[in-house]
Amino acid sequence: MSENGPGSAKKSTSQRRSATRAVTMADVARAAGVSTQTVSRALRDPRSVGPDTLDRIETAVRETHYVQNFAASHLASNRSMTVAAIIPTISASIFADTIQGLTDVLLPEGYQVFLGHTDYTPAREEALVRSLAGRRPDGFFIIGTRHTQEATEILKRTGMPVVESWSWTSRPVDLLVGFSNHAAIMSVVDHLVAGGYRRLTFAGMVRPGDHRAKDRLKGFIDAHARHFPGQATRVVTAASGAMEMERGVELLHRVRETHPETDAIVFASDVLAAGAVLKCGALGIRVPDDLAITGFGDYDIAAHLTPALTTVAIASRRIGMEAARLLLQRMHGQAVEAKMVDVGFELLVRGST
Amino acid sequence: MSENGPGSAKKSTSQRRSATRAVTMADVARAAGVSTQTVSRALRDPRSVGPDTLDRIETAVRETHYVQNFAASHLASNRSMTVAAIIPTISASIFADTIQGLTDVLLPEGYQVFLGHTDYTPAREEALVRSLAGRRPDGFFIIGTRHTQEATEILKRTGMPVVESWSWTSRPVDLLVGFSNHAAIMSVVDHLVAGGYRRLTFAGMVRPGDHRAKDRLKGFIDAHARHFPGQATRVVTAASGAMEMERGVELLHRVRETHPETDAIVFASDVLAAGAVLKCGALGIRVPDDLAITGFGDYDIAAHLTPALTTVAIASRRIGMEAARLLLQRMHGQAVEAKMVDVGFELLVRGST
DNA sequence: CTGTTAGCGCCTTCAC
DNA sequence: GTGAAGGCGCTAACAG
Repeated sequence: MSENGPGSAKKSTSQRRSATRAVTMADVARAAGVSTQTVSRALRDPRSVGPDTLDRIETAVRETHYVQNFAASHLASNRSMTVAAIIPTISASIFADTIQGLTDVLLPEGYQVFLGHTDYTPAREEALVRSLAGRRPDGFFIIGTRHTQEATEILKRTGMPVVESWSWTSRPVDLLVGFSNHAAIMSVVDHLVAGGYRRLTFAGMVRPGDHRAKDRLKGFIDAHARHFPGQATRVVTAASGAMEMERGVELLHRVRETHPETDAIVFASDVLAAGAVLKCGALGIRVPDDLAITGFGDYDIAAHLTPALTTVAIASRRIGMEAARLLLQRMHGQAVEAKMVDVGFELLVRGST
Repeated sequence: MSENGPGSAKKSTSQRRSATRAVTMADVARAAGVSTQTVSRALRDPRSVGPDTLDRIETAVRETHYVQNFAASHLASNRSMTVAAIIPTISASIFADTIQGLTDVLLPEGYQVFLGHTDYTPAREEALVRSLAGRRPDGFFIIGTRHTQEATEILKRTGMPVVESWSWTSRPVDLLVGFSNHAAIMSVVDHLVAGGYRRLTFAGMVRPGDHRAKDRLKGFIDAHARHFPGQATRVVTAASGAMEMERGVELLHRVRETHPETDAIVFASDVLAAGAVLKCGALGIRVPDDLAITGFGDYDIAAHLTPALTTVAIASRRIGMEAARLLLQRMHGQAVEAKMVDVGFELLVRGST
């Protein structure tokens, strides 16, 4: 963006334009001896122009090193060929798989992805939605189904397809690809109770803006109340800090201090559970004999621990792919197969219970 | 501007425009009783207009639910306020931290990030570069320093700031934030040799397009040759498959079959090393007595294994943040502090060696 | 199959 | 501090 002109720096038409004025479609058209319209057509659909014309245009593009300006294209056609994606966090997160799935499907179709993260902060999510809406994406992908009123308002008003995900609700903004975190944890509790465990404790990170975590906690509380009516619920949570194995170790210690009678810990994430299982190994606590442990997410590590971790598998990558498919259908003006897709979950019973 | 009445259902000028014609700056200007110019100024720098004017404009923005169109802004100003980021893969990768660092710095500055992944395929990288260049980002971030000639050509020609990363080279396209993978592995080998290990084997995934992995392998070979001149180098690699712990388990088995005399395995990634350490635990192989193991990356799990994993820590997140800072300096027209930033690495000696 | 015309919504320049 | 004019690069409509 340097304002000094490398080379001779033409004064150009009138506007500031940076140093070496960029090659435009008009340059290509001139070089090929056709109109810009024909170049435009050739670029979007090569078969829509004559073979020899196409040939001259392709040569001209190569010689001029022309790179199409999508901003102008966007403005003129009212289609940006972009999708905005908003996730809580990128680092070491299972959402990375979802984004991978999303881009795996969208990039080959010519769409590009704007990515932003909220750090589980509703205000930041709203700011992101507002900001990304200014890019006029053709579609919106977002983790979660709870947003600020203003964010929801913006999402609805734009009229573009919106996919919410990783949760379940009967009233999505538009489209939904998710599953019930509540039901998933209930299935874990059912499994533990069926296995003879009676003194269960929930342990997890429950950040204020993380409604998935809240749903899991609520799933535990509800299942516990059903199996052990009247009995107090054991819950240990952390509200801050990074989602790391160290948190799992800390939670393990807190459970053993606060609820020493615990015979099974239901962790809200495999990361935490893995930290706990590894720590148990180091401390000589026998899993599952002394203490059963369950996780959530079926991360890579779950199957490799000793004992292997009982957990709930979520089709993280598939969520992204399904979301992309729904968006594509809408963006192509087709009717969507279903407005709501439940990818479900799968309880994987392994050695830790 | 549009000459049609904004209130009544417009037959619109002529262009297709979707159903509910979007609110434009002209609508806001009309509502506030000022020119679009003033609205434009107020939006970019609130202090550049009178206090009462600002007030009327802000009210008008709120009432009309105006959302600025950045595509138009981009076209008129020749600044897109976007940065393009290209990484090999998003899933379960350490690059996620880098992207997090990048966006952590860029989003608050008003920049938005386009993300694409290449799956370690040069051709896909080139296609992505070409495609993203069409968005006219104000900056480019890319993992790696080796690209196809055409990709390099495009990156250079655009004239925008480009940060390459996660490797080291004396001749970057533009800017560089990285470290020497070669030197990092050499330090691992030096450490092992100093610890008395004599029969080292390298094990890793070395995909055709992954030059970081190749640098690590070369680092091993060079260090090995220095310490054990004339002696054959032991190397076991996998060229395909996902980077998962299971690969580490497989590599462990192959090392034990192919080079049973091995007393230390140098893994190219903590993911692989973790799989191997966990498997050793299950098989009763004592680490480090029977077999020493090292990793790369200092992933969360490294410190939690038993024994804890000796590895090389890379400031993954910091790479993203430094890159963002350099890009910002360039995009703001300032001189960069340094064109090349070596974030280094740190050998973390733990129980596995 | 190809060209002409008229903007898309905003910002830069230059007046006042 | 504010406004008027014109154009950024491309594409939707319509011819022909």
